[in-house]
Amino acid sequence: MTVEFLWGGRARPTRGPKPALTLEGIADAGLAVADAEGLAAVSMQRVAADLGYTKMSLYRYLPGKAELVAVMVERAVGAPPTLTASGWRPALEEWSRLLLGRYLAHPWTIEATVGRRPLGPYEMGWMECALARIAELPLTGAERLDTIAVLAGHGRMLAQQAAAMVGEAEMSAAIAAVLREHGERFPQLTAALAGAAGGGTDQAFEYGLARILDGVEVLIRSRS
Amino acid sequence: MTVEFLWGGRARPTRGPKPALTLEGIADAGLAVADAEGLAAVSMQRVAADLGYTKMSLYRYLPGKAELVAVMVERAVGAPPTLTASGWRPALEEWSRLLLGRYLAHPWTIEATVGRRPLGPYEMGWMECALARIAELPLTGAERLDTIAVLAGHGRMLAQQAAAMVGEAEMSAAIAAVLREHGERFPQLTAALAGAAGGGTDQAFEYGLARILDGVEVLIRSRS
DNA sequence: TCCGAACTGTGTCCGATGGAATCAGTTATT
DNA sequence: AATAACTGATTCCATCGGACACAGTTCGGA
Repeated sequence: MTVEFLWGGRARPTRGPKPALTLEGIADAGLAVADAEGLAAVSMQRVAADLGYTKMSLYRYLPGKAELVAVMVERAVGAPPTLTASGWRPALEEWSRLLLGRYLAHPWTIEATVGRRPLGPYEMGWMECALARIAELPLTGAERLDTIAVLAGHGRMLAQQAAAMVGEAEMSAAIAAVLREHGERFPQLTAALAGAAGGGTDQAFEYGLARILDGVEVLIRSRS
Repeated sequence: MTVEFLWGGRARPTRGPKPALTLEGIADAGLAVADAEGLAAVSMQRVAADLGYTKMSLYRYLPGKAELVAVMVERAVGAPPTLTASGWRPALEEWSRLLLGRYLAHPWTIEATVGRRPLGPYEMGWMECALARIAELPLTGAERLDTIAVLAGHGRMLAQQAAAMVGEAEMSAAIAAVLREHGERFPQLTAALAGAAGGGTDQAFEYGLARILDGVEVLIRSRS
């Protein structure tokens, strides 16, 4: 399946004609399509056509479309970073912001990673590098995992939110249009939106990040 | 588009034959298919066949598949609850747990709600009922919105996680299988998983919920 | 009372999708 | 040189969402 494909080393066979394509080249072509026109525009035909080959040629390098998307995701999230901040909290903040940056650079990764799927080496590497910075905290293994899961989920949610509305203005516009007609049914929502003068995605992200890490800090202090 | 369809009242015409189907019946048929076999199994043909009609009949009630899914989502999340807990924190906890319950009851709603899409009346009702319980807190409108967004995102993430791995055991098994071969590359992950004796989805959810609300509490206390 | 307008569900057709099977041509090993 | 392995292309298929025209049904206005 996909998991062996992501993790297993693909041995280059020696006989036969030289392959004209590479797995990385195919994935990059698909990645370019997804970046430019969204994940829905990524089809075997489209990717092959962009490379100047026929659709079925790709199946010499990939078992199916699921594997193509999996490799695209791996290349989109990219190699895990080296965190420069010192201290667990600045490190987690840096990690979260970098992860959000990757999501924002390739918004389609979010819809490509819903549902059950195997994790690739890069994705595990991201987890690893975050866990390394909180290993010494007085938290259990499950708590450490859950902490970075909450942070990753927060980043995902904001990236999705940012991708869904081109700059919060559209969101306000769409919601405001509905509220203009049915506003009386949602007084609290109307009031909250009226007081929210378009802070933007960054502000929403930083707010949630600060709340989560404040909560972690409360837990840590209660144990020391 | 979809937004008028979700919000606009559909006037029942008086002339012509009596409609044999209803929008709600169609949506419920699709919902049953999605619950049983996943969102991918929901096609116009499939839903129509389950109802004993042909595919094109559905287009008399729905402009397209996007609207079908939107109505399915609305019926899946259901009417917003009446929160019984008193105090802003217990109320938000109750709200989050109820939302998680809806997600877990219909896991496909998560993949059905990625990307840009209009919110339905029920979804806005959920936001409204949570906002009503934190209206009196010393938070700005944007902060109130961001707070429930973080909570909703946390619930979404955990529901997705729970759906992707049938009970955390599969997750541990899948990851453990990979780690058995490449474990030396991920020492922190290995250690954290070894110490995580399968707490389960509930425990992970409660952990994140407590951290987020602790963080909100810190902010509130700093302002009073 | 009748006739036309509005509405119903159905059948046919289309382009695009992911993928299986097959085929002719190319290349390294024996 | 011969063989086995591999390449990319061609053809074919089921399924998808949806456009369109069609025959049958029902109500409102004359």
